[in-house]
Amino acid sequence: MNNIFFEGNLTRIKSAKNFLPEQVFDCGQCFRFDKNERGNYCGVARGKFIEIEKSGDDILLHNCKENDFNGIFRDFFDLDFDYSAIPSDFPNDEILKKASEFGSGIRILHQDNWEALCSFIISQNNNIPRIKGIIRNLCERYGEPVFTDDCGKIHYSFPSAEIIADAGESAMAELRTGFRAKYIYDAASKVASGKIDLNEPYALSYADGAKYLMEIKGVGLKVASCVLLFSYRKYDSFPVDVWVKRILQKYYDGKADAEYFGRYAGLCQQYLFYFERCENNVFLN
DNA sequence: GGCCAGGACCTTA
DNA sequence: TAAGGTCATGGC
Repeated sequence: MNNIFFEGNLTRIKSAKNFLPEQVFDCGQCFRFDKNERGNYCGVARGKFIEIEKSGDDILLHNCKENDFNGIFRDFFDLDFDYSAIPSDFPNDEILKKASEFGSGIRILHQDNWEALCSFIISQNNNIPRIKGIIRNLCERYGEPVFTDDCGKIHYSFPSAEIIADAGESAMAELRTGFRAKYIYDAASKVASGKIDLNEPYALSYADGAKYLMEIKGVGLKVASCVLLFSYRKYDSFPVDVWVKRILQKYYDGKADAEYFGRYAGLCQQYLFYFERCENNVFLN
């Protein structure tokens, strides 16, 4: 990648391809980035605050020095992966072609393992605005302040598994997580104690990685698949939620599955998910 | 007031 | 193995 320029506290991605902030952050893969008063998305990833601006064909990463970019955000934004070449590997069908063109600015983030695990446990039988609210409260209550923006708003880190395990199940219930409180606590305990090693799934296949994560209470195939796709970058991971079920019924007569979509099934899934939600006027945030 | 949300678990047959 | 009920919460 030779289109990166460092200008002090700013990193410029010149003529960025396949990178639309609103698609990246509003396609349902992460819950911690919101638009600020300038219309730029901002949030904390891996303990570091960043603001993303689209400026013409360029993407500007504010508060991102060269070492931040090389240490975190190059990987976080999956910038070494050429998304334009992927659809040629997709099965050749009309809806997928349409959806992948519509969502061509989507990139799959490489989010922190624990944050993704915890977030998608919270996501179950829940809607996106409320998921974001719960996670915001969780971070404000148990995370560390990492950045104060020019509006005086404080941005917090995502609390570690140890901190959540120490806080206890009842503390999670106080955040209005409902029946998920015991699941969050079980995940935090297992990760904090080392019973679950979140580095493990990197070396495993999608199926084995899912099996491993499903040892945690409250983690089923859908949650595990989201974690493997959005934080382990397993592109063949294929999360099936209520939307994807509807999509498979509506456009594929219920006959398509992960195998049909192939080694980039997760990307297919994400393009279809985003497309169908926009078609139905579901506004995120 | 009932339905739904990026589900998982438990019981029943 | 499959189907159906249950679990908290809040927006609509």
